Amino acid sequence: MTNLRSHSSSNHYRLSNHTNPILETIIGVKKERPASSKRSQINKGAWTSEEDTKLAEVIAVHGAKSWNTIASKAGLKRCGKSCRLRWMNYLRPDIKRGNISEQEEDLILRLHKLLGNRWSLIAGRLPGRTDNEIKNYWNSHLSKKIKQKEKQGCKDEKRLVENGKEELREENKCAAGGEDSNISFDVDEFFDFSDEKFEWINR
DNA sequence: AAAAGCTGCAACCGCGTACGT
DNA sequence: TACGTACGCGGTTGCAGCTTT
Repeated sequence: MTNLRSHSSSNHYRLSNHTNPILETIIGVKKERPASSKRSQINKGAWTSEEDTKLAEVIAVHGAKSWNTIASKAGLKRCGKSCRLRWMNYLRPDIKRGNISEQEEDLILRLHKLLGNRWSLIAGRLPGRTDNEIKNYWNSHLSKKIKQKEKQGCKDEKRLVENGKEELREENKCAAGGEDSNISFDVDEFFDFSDEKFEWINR
């Protein structure tokens, strides 16, 4: 795919401490970066703190809807789509960033087993978490964990077969299985689907 | 100390769906 | 009903920072 994003390294800023960027702007922690190329009508690439502030201000007044209108009202050379993404994944005040707890991780694993890559649905069950964050966390942490588990499971299985412990092997099959394995379980053991977010499942 | 390789994650794109006219 | 636009989602990319050699 042709990448249209800005490639300038100086154009990129990073936040490793996972704090609210608006707050960082206020307290002056956030690193600044030069504005994107003047050649382009629409800015792409990393957001500046200035852009963040403008966007937050406009959303505070007009609400988080009509993203193209918000983009133009804020005077940002960004498309509505980009503004929406920035708000949803980064600027929202109720957002929780980093430090995914064991309980959350466990919930993500269970939900993923149940729903697959339906990141927005999974995020819907984790207050303050975004689909993007969960997707990233899955791809960088959990998928590896699962692979390791699978590997370990295969080793265990081999050992058991070698030992001729067929009964144990059958029991462990499920535990060693991958995400695509046909695990049978009672959905109700996992979640309460009375929640309106899961209306479609109930249907 | 420097280079190479790896990791995490912000932000992009394309596509499907919802909504308005 | 048909069409255009906006929105939301999942997949993917690529850079900064970290780790290893």
